[in-house]
Amino acid sequence: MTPKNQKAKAVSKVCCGTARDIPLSERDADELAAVFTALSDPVRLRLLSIISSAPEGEVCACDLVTPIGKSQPTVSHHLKILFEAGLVDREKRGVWVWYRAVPERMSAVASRLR
Amino acid sequence: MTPKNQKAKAVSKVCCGTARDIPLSERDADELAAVFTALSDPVRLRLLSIISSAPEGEVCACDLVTPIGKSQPTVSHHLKILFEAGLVDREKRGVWVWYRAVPERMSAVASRLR
DNA sequence: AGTAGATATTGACAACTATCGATATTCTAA
DNA sequence: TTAGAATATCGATAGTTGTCAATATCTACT
Repeated sequence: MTPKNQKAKAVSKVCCGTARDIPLSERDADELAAVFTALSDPVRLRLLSIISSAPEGEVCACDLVTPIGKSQPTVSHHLKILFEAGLVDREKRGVWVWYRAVPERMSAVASRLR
Repeated sequence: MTPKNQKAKAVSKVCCGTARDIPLSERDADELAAVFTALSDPVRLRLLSIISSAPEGEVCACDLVTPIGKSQPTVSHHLKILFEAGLVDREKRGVWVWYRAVPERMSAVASRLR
């Protein structure tokens, strides 16, 4: 356990202290990890960057396939993951689906990194 | 492409505008995604939470195995991933390895979420 | 109704990852 | 130098994930 008497970074012979409990609960860790998993793919990050920077605040899904350079099912799959993570919102209008960023969600996640 | 003339959110028959280029480059997306991948595991998040909240600013690896409840090789593996992502720093002192958080790295990542 | 276009779902496959037991490496102390 | 302890690496395995082709679903228009 915790090496004690680490004065001036000297090496002590005593090791390993009492186990404190973990600040982040298992449940919270699972939830947070889920969001980071949604952010852990370069294609999704690029999708997010397009959606977040849209001048009109929203982007049609049809405008995402070509620039991203992946198949339509793949883009649809990634958008679903971003949506389920709460990072984007969507609205169906006619045949098209419009995506918008959820900045509160992003800042909430960002704040968990201190 | 982009449906035009979306007055009052009406559905237009014109779709899909010109492809703008993507704000986030492929290279930047890859790098960012790598950090989020490091953050996408609950065990690593809990390790980070322990290390970040250490009163002395550092934690001995030997103090992480028992609370986390995983095998020593597994904890070592996760610590390596956190280290390689730049999220923690480490220093070997004698037989022990001491880990500390890298808050600048965390805020740098956090700021990429706006 | 019937057609055409946009998006979602399914199924399959390759690549990656978390995990552990066993083992190797590194360091201290006797 | 030998023993013992802390950490890292290796090898194997089960589970997850990104990708696409094929297909289904939904909507608008004729």
